[in-house]
Amino acid sequence: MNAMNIRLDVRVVNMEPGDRQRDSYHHGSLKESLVAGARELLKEKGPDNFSLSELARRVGVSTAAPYRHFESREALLGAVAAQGYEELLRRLEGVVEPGVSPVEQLKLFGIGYLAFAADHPELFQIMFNGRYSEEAGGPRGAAFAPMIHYVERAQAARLLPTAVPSYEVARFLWATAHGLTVLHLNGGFESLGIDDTPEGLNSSAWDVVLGESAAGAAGATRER
Amino acid sequence: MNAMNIRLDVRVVNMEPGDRQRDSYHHGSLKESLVAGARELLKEKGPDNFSLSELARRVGVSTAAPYRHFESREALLGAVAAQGYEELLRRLEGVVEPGVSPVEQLKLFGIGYLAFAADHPELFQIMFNGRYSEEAGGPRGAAFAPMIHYVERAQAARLLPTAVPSYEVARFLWATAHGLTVLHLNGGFESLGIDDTPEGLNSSAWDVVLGESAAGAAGATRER
DNA sequence: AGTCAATGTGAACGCCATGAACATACGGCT
DNA sequence: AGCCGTATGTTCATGGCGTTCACATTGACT
Repeated sequence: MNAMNIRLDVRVVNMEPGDRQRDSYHHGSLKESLVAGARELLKEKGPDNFSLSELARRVGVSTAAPYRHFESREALLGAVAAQGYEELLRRLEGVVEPGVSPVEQLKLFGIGYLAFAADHPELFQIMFNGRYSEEAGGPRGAAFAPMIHYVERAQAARLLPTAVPSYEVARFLWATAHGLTVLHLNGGFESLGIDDTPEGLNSSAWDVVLGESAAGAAGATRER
Repeated sequence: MNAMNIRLDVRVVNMEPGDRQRDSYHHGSLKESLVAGARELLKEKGPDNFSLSELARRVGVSTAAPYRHFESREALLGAVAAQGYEELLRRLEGVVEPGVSPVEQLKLFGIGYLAFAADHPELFQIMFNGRYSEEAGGPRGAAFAPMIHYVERAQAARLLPTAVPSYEVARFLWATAHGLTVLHLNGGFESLGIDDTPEGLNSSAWDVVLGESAAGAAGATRER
């Protein structure tokens, strides 16, 4: 009878960059504002040069205030990472197209993965710098399970090699998506004079394993 | 007549961790000691928690001394990254085996890539955090060129799909190696209950694209 | 011997992360 | 309605950091 009117008041989420004001002594939704502000600040300054003090200043509270909601600066960034994992997961869920072949679906996962990172580089860098494996575990597994599912469907349809266990193929595909994404974000392809747009990267990269070679292997073993 | 007896005195390179002493007012080889010490410190503390002051303390000079050799802390880390690129390049060169098939050679590159990162994680993280693209450009291209070469040889021998340009296949292979490596270093596979050793990762991951499917395609088209 | 440039020192500045003591106000209880 | 505990925010302080500047030392070349 007492834990009944808990309310998640998120009215500060959609604020313009200017309105850092506050009417009362208390902020009202500091925790959410901090995470949201951290994402903005990360986008502006990058993962280094991110300062908790500056964040507090922007949100309009004292530098000590964040410590009422997060144990440390790292914990704050961990919360940002957790939010990133959820959004990535939603993104990958949103890219599922029921009618499509399992191989095509796997391609869509890869493209969605890179697209997410391109849309939210600040999140991606925080998520995968190796410091927030706790926050990662759950959503990572949640994103991995469906990949295994589609790999198995593709293997059953002889569209992918069957000599390698499904989870290893899935791991491999995930690593490829991740590698393409990381190198793209870091500008690893620019210096090579190669098409570095997400479209260019995706257009043929996946054909190497999912299209061309798989089709080739399928051509040899498709019927029976 | 005046730039003739320049000497690179590197006697401090092979010092034991204890002997941070110095006989004279001048250090003698501060620049090299700083880079070497930075690598040690990075290995101990990680890329964050790396402190230029602490490095100076360890090397036995004042906190201002490094600024005689590097413009900033970032420049120092850039030098570390540059050293890492050279070592990675040497490692990949060392993994070339003349008699082997081009596909096998490409596998060796991938395995060497991951092995290098596993041996020098502190270097790898510094190299690929996206901040030192300048230092990266040269060696990156230097490592990329031979990959293209072997891809072309493999394509000529019908061991890899030919519908995709060689540089795109090479880029894809590199991304795969990089993705496997990054996820391995960040513990991305641990939470999935998957074999996360370098051997386990390499054993079958490469077979997906280079072994299984390529062999399958080759089986269909190898002779003529 | 003398001088210049390279290299190292010490002190100082401002920023940062974090902790402690104190202030405010919201929400449940009477 | 009024009280009060606790969540939330503030102020002040501490220690570390990166960086700069004026000064000290020294090796190299004339």
